[in-house]
Amino acid sequence: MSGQNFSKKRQMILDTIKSSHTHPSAKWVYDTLKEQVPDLSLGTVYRNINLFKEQGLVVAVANVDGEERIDGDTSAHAHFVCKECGKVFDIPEDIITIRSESCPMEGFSTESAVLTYFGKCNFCTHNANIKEA
Amino acid sequence: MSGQNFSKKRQMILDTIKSSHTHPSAKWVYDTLKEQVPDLSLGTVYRNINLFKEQGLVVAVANVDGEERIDGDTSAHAHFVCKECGKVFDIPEDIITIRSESCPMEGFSTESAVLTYFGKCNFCTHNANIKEA
DNA sequence: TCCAAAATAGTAATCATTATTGATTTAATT
DNA sequence: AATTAAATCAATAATGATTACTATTTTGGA
Repeated sequence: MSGQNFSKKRQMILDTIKSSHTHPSAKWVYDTLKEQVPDLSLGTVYRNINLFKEQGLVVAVANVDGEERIDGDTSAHAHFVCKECGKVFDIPEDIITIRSESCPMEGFSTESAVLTYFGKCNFCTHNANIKEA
Repeated sequence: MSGQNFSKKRQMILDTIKSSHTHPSAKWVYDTLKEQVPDLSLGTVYRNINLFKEQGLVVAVANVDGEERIDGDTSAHAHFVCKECGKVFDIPEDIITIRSESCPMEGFSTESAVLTYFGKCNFCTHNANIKEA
């Protein structure tokens, strides 16, 4: 009908990102979709993720072990990256928010802001305690 | 005298980082020092930067065009990354600060926090206006 | 159905970062 | 100054994420 629909694969890539709560890497999206779509190409995933980023449908939230991790939830919220297990956690906005959505420096125009904490998550902290006990 | 001094090259790498206000990449540090130290190796720069990060002497503040950018100023402050020219700017702490230094989620232990804005810097904004005029 | 443009698969290339290894430097001790 | 073990390094190769390329396929409209 209208010309603005995404191609089948493009839509599936976006859906996979939006429905995942894992803050996936391109590779994860590829591996996950590959089961349903055996002829999917990794390059296609990268190309579409870059497109989604330009269109603001997806944001890059962190770089973990050399892999970029993205989020299909573009609402303003912070993240926690566990250096132990590599998981990325959402930090609910009612717990912590970015103080200002735009940088107040004169003449600078802000498009996005990223607030990320690094450390050890509750699970990995707990595991470490067990090992030491 | 004491055993805790850095080797000559290690110290020079740290000095180059600390005295630069460019939020340099490993490659920039290498290219800059290479003039004074012709037998410097890029691997040595990477190895020492990783060491400095572990020791908390240096922090990774952003990934620009696939290159990690570091800061020798480890005091808590935010950064602005210009998507146009790739420069990384310090945002003075009296203008904006991270709301909370540690993530308040239960059981999570925070080691560091990074707040980064992305957009167009004043110089690039100005240049764009000139071109359009 | 037919066509032109957009999108894709598959593969090769790029490029930042890390690993390896043998030589050199350091630091502490005689 | 000489000795020696450990730390450090240069040079190079390897790794791995991302991008580029090209021939083929899909898409959406006439």
